[in-house]
Amino acid sequence: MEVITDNSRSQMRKGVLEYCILSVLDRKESYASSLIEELKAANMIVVEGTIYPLLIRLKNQGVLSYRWEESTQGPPRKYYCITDKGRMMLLQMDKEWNEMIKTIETLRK
Amino acid sequence: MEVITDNSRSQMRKGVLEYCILSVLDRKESYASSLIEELKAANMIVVEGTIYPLLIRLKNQGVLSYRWEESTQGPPRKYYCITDKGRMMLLQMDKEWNEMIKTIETLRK
DNA sequence: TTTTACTACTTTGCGATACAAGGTATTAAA
DNA sequence: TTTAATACCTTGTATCGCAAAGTAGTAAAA
Repeated sequence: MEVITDNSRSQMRKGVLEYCILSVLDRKESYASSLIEELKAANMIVVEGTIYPLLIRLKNQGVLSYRWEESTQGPPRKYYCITDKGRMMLLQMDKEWNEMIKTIETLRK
Repeated sequence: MEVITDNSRSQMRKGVLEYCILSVLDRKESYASSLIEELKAANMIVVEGTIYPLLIRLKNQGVLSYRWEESTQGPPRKYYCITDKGRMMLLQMDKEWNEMIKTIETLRK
């Protein structure tokens, strides 16, 4: 996993947003505006200016792919779905996240 | 807690380092080089170029204070300790952290 | 038919963080 | 007096999250 091994720890520090997005997309594909709503429902606020560049970044890394789909109302949507590489990354992130929780528990006893 | 209310959520996303540092200093005062070692022992790698500006920032926010102390071997040390304001911030961070864990659990079910 | 409203995707510029790398200064031992 | 060890500090760079503004497709109202 050269995508994540080197800097996954520092990435995790900077934000769990990637982790959240991959988690949602691991269950079902979605498009940006919908993703924003799903994350908001889970109490993780994210705005357009954050999520669009992030989705593009993840797509360029090969952890996401997308396809256009017509909408019955409004412009076409870019549906993102997780790739095999993305699923592997997600498993790695699970590990990192659980380690982070343990680290905090250790420090905050 | 005007220090954190506005952007604590986004801060938490960016890094749990502040949380870790306050957690350590909540148990006992410490100086930068020692803090780095304590954090490393808990699996949270941090380097000088990160921690010095961060400690100064926290001190300027009034959540930490420091005093100089002579060392038996080497130059004097800047011992940081948490303030009342810092302890309140730490309690708020506990809350944010626990909410973050719940959020992730929700998304990653 | 033109305007308005809504939805959706994109880009730009800013502030803040983490870090690599290099610098300053004190103490003690070789 | 040079070297090693310890400790604090600063500079420059990359990247993230976000506010704000822009582009564009669709449909309903005027």
